[in-house]
Amino acid sequence: MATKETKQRGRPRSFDRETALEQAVRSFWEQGYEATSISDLTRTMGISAPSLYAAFGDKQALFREVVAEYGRLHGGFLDRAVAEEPTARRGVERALREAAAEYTLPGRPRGCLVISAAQNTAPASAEVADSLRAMRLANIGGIESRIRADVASGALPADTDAHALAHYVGSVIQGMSQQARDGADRTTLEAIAALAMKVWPDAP
Amino acid sequence: MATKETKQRGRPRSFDRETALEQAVRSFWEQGYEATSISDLTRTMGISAPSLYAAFGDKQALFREVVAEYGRLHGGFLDRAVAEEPTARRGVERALREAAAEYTLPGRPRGCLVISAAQNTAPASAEVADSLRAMRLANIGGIESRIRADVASGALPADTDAHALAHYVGSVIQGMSQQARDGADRTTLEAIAALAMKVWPDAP
DNA sequence: GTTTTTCTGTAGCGAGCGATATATAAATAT
DNA sequence: ATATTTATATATCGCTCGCTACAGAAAAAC
Repeated sequence: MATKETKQRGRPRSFDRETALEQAVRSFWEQGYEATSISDLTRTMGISAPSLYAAFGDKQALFREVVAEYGRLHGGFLDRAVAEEPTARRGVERALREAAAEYTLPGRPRGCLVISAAQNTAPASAEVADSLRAMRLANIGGIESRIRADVASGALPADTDAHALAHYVGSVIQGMSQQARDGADRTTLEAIAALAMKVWPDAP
Repeated sequence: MATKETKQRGRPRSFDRETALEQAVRSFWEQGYEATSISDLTRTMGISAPSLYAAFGDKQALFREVVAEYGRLHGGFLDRAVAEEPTARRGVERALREAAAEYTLPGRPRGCLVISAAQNTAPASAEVADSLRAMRLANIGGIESRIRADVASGALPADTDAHALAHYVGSVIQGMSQQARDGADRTTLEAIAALAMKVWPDAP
């Protein structure tokens, strides 16, 4: 393929797309999908509505980019922890510990965008709600697979209920996100995470 | 005081107020505060907008009645369990078990209205969001008090972290509500509840 | 230069929002 | 019967929603 590197014709964009996208992440993260209006977005992104639509498409397309950007910058710790640690236990332990920190970092919205941004949506936003729900289910499925792998390898007892344990972890993480949104501080979330790990089965 | 029992003058109401309120509970429970429009309500309640406003005041006043009715009919199990059982442990154990059942009962919305109905609200609904948040915090505070009472009476070890344990329980309950909304069945929630109780400290 | 392409600013679209003015209907009070 | 009171039905109100038409501005292509 030819590496085309010709200058882009026409009037250049007067704002930084990445910066604007980050502001959109913040708005959606704070207020959720439906409660964030185009008017909110144009204000926080510092651009006009036509510029927003030209650069990002409609609200739903912008939100799709926002979710991807959120995953890249903030939400990837769960996948990373589960993938990088040598056991399910250490992966989940690390993920919970990191969640306590991530969900309460000062200077940015609290909790998890994937968990909270598309709850209570009107039927018109069902597509968005379904996509985030699918991500949550995929996350729990990933934990469950990791647990099953450890059961198979003998790192976890043979009678471990992988389905229940994975959903328990998902439940705690989602609960921690809401606690963070309700004002719980990092210390409290870390205590929750530490308590939650007491459930983990001992290695056989 | 005189027991006035005179007949009410004027044209009588043509709908049953309680039945209409129950339909409003269902709508708000399903879709949340903001995503439920007056148009949704008039349709599900089977009355016209002026009748709704005459009988219940504005949307926010109706929602206040809805929350009270929800607590009376569906959401009271946590308080009851903690108040009626002889120990914090048994109270929480029962509350978690009942939550698994309540949150997945067929034929009605899933999860907990207090937990889910006012997330992701626009600034205009801050008052509603704050009131439900206050109820959540009060619920956790109630659990914490019950735990402290057991620590004082010797039913729990003296070094029990009541704050952390109460927030852990709150986290699990809120996580279970979201899991229910995401489709988890009663069996899964009961397994989560059973796992969660493994954290509970042994009696000294 | 002129043309072409792309972005920006203003202004406003149709639709739905929460809420209500007005007129009529249906009950009791006198 | 007539007056009074309350509820309902119709038809909106002003506002914000997501979104876009249109004209002017700013760049590269020629």
